[in-house]
Amino acid sequence: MNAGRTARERARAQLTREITEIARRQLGTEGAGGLNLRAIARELGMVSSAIYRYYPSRDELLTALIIDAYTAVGEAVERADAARDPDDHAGRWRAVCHAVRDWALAHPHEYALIYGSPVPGYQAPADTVGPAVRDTVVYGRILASAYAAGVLTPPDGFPAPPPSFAGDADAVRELMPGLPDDLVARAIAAWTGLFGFLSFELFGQFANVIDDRATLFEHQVRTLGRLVGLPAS
Amino acid sequence: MNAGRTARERARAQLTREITEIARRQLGTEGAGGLNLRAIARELGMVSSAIYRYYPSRDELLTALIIDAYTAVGEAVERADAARDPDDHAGRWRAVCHAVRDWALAHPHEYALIYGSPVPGYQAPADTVGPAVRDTVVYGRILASAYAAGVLTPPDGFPAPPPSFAGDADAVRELMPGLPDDLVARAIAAWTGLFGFLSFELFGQFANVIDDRATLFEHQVRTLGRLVGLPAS
DNA sequence: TGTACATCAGTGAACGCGCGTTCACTGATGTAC
DNA sequence: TGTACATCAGTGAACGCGCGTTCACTGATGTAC
Repeated sequence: MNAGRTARERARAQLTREITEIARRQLGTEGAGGLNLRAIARELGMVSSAIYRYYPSRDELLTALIIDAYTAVGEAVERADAARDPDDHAGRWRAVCHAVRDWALAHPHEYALIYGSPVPGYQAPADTVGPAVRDTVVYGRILASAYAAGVLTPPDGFPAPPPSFAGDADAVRELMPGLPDDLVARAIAAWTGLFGFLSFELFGQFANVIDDRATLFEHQVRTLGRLVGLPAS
Repeated sequence: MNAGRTARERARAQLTREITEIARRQLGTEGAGGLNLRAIARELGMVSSAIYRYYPSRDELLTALIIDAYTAVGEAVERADAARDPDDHAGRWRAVCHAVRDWALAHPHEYALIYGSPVPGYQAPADTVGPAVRDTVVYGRILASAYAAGVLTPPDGFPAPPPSFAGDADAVRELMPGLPDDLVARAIAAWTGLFGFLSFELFGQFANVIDDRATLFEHQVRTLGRLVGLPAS
C-alpha cells in the first residue's frame, strides 16, 4: 500500500485497482460465479492473458474481492463506532448495526459474497480470517466496555446456557473479555439476529410482507441491544 | 401428483423425478449457477435436447428445485409440529426450530438455494410464494395458539415498537392472528434470529469459533422462544 | 552520464472444454370409431 | 377387436457463444556499474 516509487510500480497498482473494480461491478450483475477474466480484460482493452500479470488465477481475484468486502464493512463499522461517545454503549451498538446495514444496502452483492451462500468450489484461504472478524471485534469491544462499566442490565426471564457451552464461550470471550457465559450466548444471539434480519431483507424474504424495513430494523436493533443488556437509551 | 394411468404418463412422471433428483445432486457440487442440462442428459443417457420435453428451460428447472426445497422444509416443519402436544407451545417452537436445522444440515445446498444469496439473473415466479411461507405459517400458528391460550408471558424491559410499525404488523399478523404489534415484532426477531444462526452455521461464519453448535443452537432457540413469551419449559 | 543487462507488462495464438437452445425427423404409444 | 390417425418422447445435427489458462515472443522500463 506504499505510494510506489517507479512508474512501473504506480501503473501496476493502478491497473490492479481497476481490475478489482471491474470485478466488483461484475459481482453486481452476475454474482460470484459469473466472475469473468476475459470480460475484465476486454473492458480494459487488454488481451485476456494480460490479467495473469496481476492475478495468478480467478480464485485469487475472488479472494481479493472477499477481503476487500470484509475490510469495507469492517472500516464502516469502525468509523461508526469511533464517531460515538465511547460511554454511550447503546448508541455505539446501534451505530454499528446501522453501519452494517447501510453498507449492505449500498453493496448488496458484496454482502452476499461474504454473508451469503459460499461460492461453490472456492475455499477461502487463511488470510481472509483477520478481515472477516473486523466488525465482530468492534462489537466485542463495545460489549466488553459496557460490561466493565457495569452498565449491562440484561432482562430477566431467560434461561442460562448449559455448562457444555463453556468451551465455546471461552473462544468467543476473547473478543469480549470479561463477559459471563450467559452474556456471551446472548451476544451471539444478538449478532446472528442482526445478520438474520439483513439476510432476510437483502435476499428477498421480506418481499410483499415488510415494507418499512428501516423502522423494523431500528426496532429490532433496540430489542437485540436490550437482550444483551445494553441500556434502552 | 395422481398415479398416472397410461405407461406414457408413468414414464414421464418417473423421468421428471429423475431429472430433478440429478439436478438436486448437481446443486450440491456446483451450486445453483452450475446447474447443467447437458450433464443431466448425459447422466440419464439421453441426448441433451430431450430434457426440453420435461422442462422448457433451465430456469423452469431451477424454479422446480426451489419449490421442492421450500416444500421439503415446510413438510419437515409441519411433521415436527404435528408430533407435539398442541398445548405444549414451547415444545412445538423448539421442534420447529430443530426441524429446520436438521433439514438444513442434511440439505445444505438446498438451504443455500432458498435462504442464501439470490441466484443472479433469476427471478422467482409467483408460484414460489405459497411454498415459501409454509414453515412460517406453522410458526405463526403456534404463536397465535399460545397467545389465545394466554400463555405468552414476554419478559419485561424491552422497548415497544414505534407506531409506524403498525402497517407491517397488520401484514404479518395474518400469519399469527391476535398478537399485538409488540409481539409481532418480537416474533420477527426470533424468526430472523433462527435463520441468522443457521446461515452463520451453514455458511461458515462459526468456523474456528463455535464448535458445539448443537448445544448453542438449543440454547438460542430457548432464548428466542422466551423473547416472544413462550414458557421456559 | 552512459552503457549493458535484467526485469517485466502486454501480445497473439492456441488448447481443450462445454454450454443452452432450436429444429426437422423417426418411431413408439395412445385414442376414437 | 382391428384399423387409421394423433400424440409425443427421444434423436442427431447444428448454431452461436464464451470460458480459464499456457506459452513463446516483443519491446519498454528500471538497475548496476
